[in-house]
Amino acid sequence: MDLRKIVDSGQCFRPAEVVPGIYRFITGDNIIYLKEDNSVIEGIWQDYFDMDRDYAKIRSQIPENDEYMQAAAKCGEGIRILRQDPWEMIISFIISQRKSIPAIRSSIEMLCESFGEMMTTEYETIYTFPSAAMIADKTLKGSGTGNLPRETLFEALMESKLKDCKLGYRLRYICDAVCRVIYGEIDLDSLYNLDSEELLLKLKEINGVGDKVANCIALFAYSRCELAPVDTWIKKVIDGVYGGINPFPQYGDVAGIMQQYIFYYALTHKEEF
DNA sequence: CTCCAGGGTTTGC
DNA sequence: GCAAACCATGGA
Repeated sequence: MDLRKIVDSGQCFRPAEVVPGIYRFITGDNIIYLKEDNSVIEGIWQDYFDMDRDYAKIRSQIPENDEYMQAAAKCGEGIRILRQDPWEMIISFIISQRKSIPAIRSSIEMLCESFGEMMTTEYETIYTFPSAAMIADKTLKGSGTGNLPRETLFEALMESKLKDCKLGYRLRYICDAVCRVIYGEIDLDSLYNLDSEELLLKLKEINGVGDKVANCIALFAYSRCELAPVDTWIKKVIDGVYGGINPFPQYGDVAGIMQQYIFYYALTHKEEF
């Protein structure tokens, strides 16, 4: 496992190197600080870091004729597909559209500081990623959603501190997502039971969630590793390297892992484009 | 100042 | 159906 590569691999936005050589990961109200030479990963983090999957074996099964994939996988050795929180992935990847990665991180941290729960550790003060209920409660200043009409909550959210999170035109998408969860129009826990096709359709009901964002949520939260989100970087590779033919479907149930290797490879070899 | 960012929705043909 | 216009705003 290579923590530096995972932090830089574009699948997560909050994990970071807090002091040289020490990396912080956070999910829900769980925080862990790891050194590069970590050895013990226990409890919920076993699942989070996808420890039960044999990535070396997966890399060894890449066909020899796919030289670009071979190179990308070698470069990305140590990357894992994190099993992250569905709500956090929905909000994070809605924010991600047409934003640079530093700008995405900045917006997400502002959202956490405004609506999350403060936690102090030996390294830092950090805020949890707020649930939909926490965002609604703080917006309504504790008066509760009760039998509040959806439209009223939506308008209140549009005027809340969310306005200060640099969300731009995505603000109304975030407000829609909060409303969907609060009013039970989507149940994120029950989505684990859907097959991938149904999962993508359900996710795309959310305003501002299209094909790419839905695929990212399905891959990074619901661990649908057969899905390979196609973004601008992947598109550049498909067109520039693979002659316009998407190479990922042939990788079957590990296509999403290959996508992550390619994404990291493209990001760290920008000069080749 | 200009350009572009891990896209999605709306509009026009 | 498909391509093009439009979207807000931080970084570079």
